[in-house]
Formats: sequence, C-alpha cells, structure tokens
Amino acid sequence: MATGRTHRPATRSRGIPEATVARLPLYLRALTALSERSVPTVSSEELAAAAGVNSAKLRKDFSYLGSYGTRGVGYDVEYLVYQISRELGLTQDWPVVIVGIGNLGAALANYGGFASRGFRVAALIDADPALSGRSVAGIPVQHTDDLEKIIQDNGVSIGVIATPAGAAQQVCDRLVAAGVTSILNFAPTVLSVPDGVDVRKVDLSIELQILAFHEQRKAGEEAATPDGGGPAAGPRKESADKGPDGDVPAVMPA
Amino acid sequence: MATGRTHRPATRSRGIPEATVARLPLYLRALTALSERSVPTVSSEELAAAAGVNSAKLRKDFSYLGSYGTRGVGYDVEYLVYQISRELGLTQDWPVVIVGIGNLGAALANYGGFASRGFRVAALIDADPALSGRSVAGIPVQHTDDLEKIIQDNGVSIGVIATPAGAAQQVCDRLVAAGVTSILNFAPTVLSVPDGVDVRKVDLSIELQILAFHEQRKAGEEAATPDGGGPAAGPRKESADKGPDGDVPAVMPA
DNA sequence: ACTTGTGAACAGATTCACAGCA
DNA sequence: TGCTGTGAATCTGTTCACAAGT
Repeated sequence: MATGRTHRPATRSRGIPEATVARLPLYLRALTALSERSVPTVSSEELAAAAGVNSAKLRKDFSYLGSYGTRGVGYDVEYLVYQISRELGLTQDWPVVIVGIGNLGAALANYGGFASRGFRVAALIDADPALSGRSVAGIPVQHTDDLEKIIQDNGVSIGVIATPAGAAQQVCDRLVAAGVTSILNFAPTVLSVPDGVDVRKVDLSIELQILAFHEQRKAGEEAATPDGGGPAAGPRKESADKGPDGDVPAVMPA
Repeated sequence: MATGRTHRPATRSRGIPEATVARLPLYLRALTALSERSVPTVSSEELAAAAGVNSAKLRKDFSYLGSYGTRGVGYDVEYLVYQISRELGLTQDWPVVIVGIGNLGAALANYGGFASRGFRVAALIDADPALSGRSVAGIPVQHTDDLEKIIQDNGVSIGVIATPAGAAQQVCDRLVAAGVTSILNFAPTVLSVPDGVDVRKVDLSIELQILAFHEQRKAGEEAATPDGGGPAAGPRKESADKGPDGDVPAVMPA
C-alpha cells in the first residue's frame, strides 16, 4: 500500500525505540514530582513504581539514553529531568495552534499542562465568525481565513485539530501547506498527510470501545469461571496499559 | 514486579490480540461510513485504505474473528459491521458516568460519538456544589456524595475520570468500590486499581511531548541530510500511528 | 551490599508471499 | 482471474538474570 516505510529511515542518530519515547513523558512526570519534593536520587524500582511500569523496562529505556545512573545508588533526579527534557525537545519553546474552538478546543486551551512543558498556545483558530475576537483562556480566537498567516508569523510547527470530523482533512491540508509538520488530531477521522508529517490521534470513542470489549469478556467469563468470584477487591496492580499498539482514540467537539 | 500478570489469563475464549482489538473500532468506523453510502461489499485493500492501515494487517486481524470474507470478492459490509460490533460488545447498552464536569468533562458530555455506539451517559458527577442541579448537554450534574448510589442504580460498569489530577485516585477508588470495572482516565496521573479492573488513559501532554520528540529530530536532520530538502510536499502516506506501545496520553480540565 | 546496565531468551505484532477458493 | 486466509519470516518490544561497578 501507498508510499513507503512508516517513518523516516534517515540519519537516525541513536535510534531510541518508539515504545521508549512514548514512556519518557511518563518518567518525566514522575521525576518532576520527585524534584518538587526535593528528592535527590531515586532507584529504578521506586521510579518505576511511580510511573506505573516495571523496573526492568525502565532501566532498559534509560539505557537507550545513555548511562545516567550510578550503580548501587540510583539516578540523580535533577540530572535525569534535564536529560529526558532535552531528549524530548522540551528545552525549547514549541508554539502550538489549536484549530476548532468548540467544547473540546476550549478545554484544551484551558489545559494547564501545556505551558509547564515548553508548549505555548500561540493562537486559537475557528471557522465561526461569531467566535472571532472573543477570548478563551485569555487567548483571542482568530478566524480560519488567517490560518496560514498565523502559522507563519508564529513559526508554528505543531497543530492541534479539534474540529468536527468533516472539517479535519481540510484543516489538516492547510496546516501542512502552511508549514506544520506535526499534528495532534482529535477528530474521529483518518488524516492523510504527506511524507515527513507526523500525526497522532486521540479518539475517545475508540478507547471506550476497547474498554467495552474487555468489559464484555469479563461478564462472559464470570459465568464460565470455576470459582464464582465476583468483581470484588483483590491485590492492587499498577494500571498497566492495554493497547500494545500505538493506536490512540479521538474526541470530537459538539 | 508487583502483583501479577498484566491481564486476565483466564478462559480467553478465542484470544484476539490486543493490537487487533485496538484496530477493530477503526474498521468499524470505516465500515459504518460505507454502510451509510449503501456500499454492499468491500475488498481488504479498499477498507484498509479507508481505515489507514495496510491490507495484510487488516486481513490478519479479521482472520482472528473468523472467515467472514469471500475469496475473489471481498467482505460484506453489513455483515462485518454486525460481527465487529458484536465482538466489541457494542450490541449491548453501556451506561457510562463522567466524573469531573470541567471544560473537558463538558466536552465529553456533549460528544456525539457516544450514543451512536451503544454508550449512554447515565450521569454527570462533580464535587462542586455550584454545579449540582445544572444541566450539561441535557444531563443534570449530580454531586459526588451520591456517586455510589448513582453507579448502583444505573448498573454502571464504565467510568470516565475528567477531574484534576489530585482528585483522580480518590474518585477512582470510589468508582471501583461501587462496582465500576473499566475506567477511562483523562487525569494526568497513574491510577492504581485492583486486579480485574481495566484502566485506559488519555493524556494530551504526553502526545504533545511525543510529537515534540519527532519534531526535534526532523529539525536536527534537515541540516544533516545530504539533500537540503525542505518540509515541502511529497507523496501522501496514510497517517500510520507512531506509538507501538499502548501508552496513551491524558488531558486535564481547568 | 546494593543497584545499574545489558546480553540473551522470550513474546507479541507486522509483513511477506503464496496456497486455496470463488 | 482476483481476493481472501494464513503459515513462515521478520521485526519490535519485554522480561530475565547476572555481570559490572560503586
């Protein structure tokens, strides 16, 4: 099918596995919490527990970044925070635009986790003229007509699409044409983009369907299991993620 | 580490791979669109294109469900829609509660994709007394005090957490104690749950960080690549998902 | 004594390529 | 002939278990 390989084969400096990249933000969050509590060092076991993974995986992940720990001691919290931030590219500023300021777009604009990590909402864009001029989260909403100019003036390379499904591809095309090379898509549609552009999707409905699948399994099994065990409590487990695949789900605004 | 296996080892009737389960909703969406256009049959190649995967993967996925296609012809759209719906458990009604009616919670409540797939928002719950009594998307917001009663009265087994991070674990514990066995978590925290409870997380900040990582790579490579190739257009590719791991990201309300 | 870092074994998912059937 | 279904090969990610270092 289609064009070619899934991702850039190019100069791949050190080649960190995709699965590892997806966990780095998790480690970073846990480390930041430790840092705020002024914890100086942490063992792989402790940090793994805080991040909800197992320690072998964590150590393997870190080994791709380099040898940042000290045997017999653990990892220096501050140092690791810095190294992971740098690896993720969070030491620089990433201006982001959000297109589609419905319920969801507004929620995203208000989301505090942005600024804290080097992401800055440079502009909000919506096709509804009634919204133009209004402010959401202190940021003025601008009209879609000016999309290209906004992207270029702000040097935006990351776009968030929170429009209805029907508008998503069109918005995507314009974003890409204007120079955006990474897109986070909340509309429940498959976006088609040129090579070299990354798309990640977040789809609520898909997540719920996956839960329903497992839920159904549970219900069916209950009757089949030897012991009549109800849904009552048991030993705790860290919420290990289900989907082994990178597939994510999507939310759509009103 | 910790308690035990990641997921139920039990009677696993036919054992559909997790990666396949995560794609079924994608196929279902594409099939539903075809169904609405009254397309009677579809080939693996066509359907794969519509779902944004390659056809070999799609055929392998379907092979886990059974032999629902016809060689030389393709798949019957209506029949597949039914089979996948059944497999995902969407032929039954799933009452869902949303806890935390901030910006995000409201967006979720208004999300149309719910009802269309057997999910019904049975109740909205928030800790803020000022919200109690108000309606969002036509559904009255109820106070957290009544959480247990609401769960039980409505036979809810799926809960959506859209509270601030600080409240998430506590809400989670109460949901689980009241009988919820599947949780969709939008709060940027690792939830700890008893065995037998499924948690999926959606984390905006993580998704953005993953994009930033790749974005940074691109920028660095540009200088390093022999051809000075700009970010201009190229051949189209279907937006193949990045993260091979199930890790998903999280959004947090104001 | 303790904890990292990692080769090697394992498990799971994807892709290939073709036999089997309409 | 055309397209599905699937074994076999490959690739990616996880886990084990221990050597190496402090």
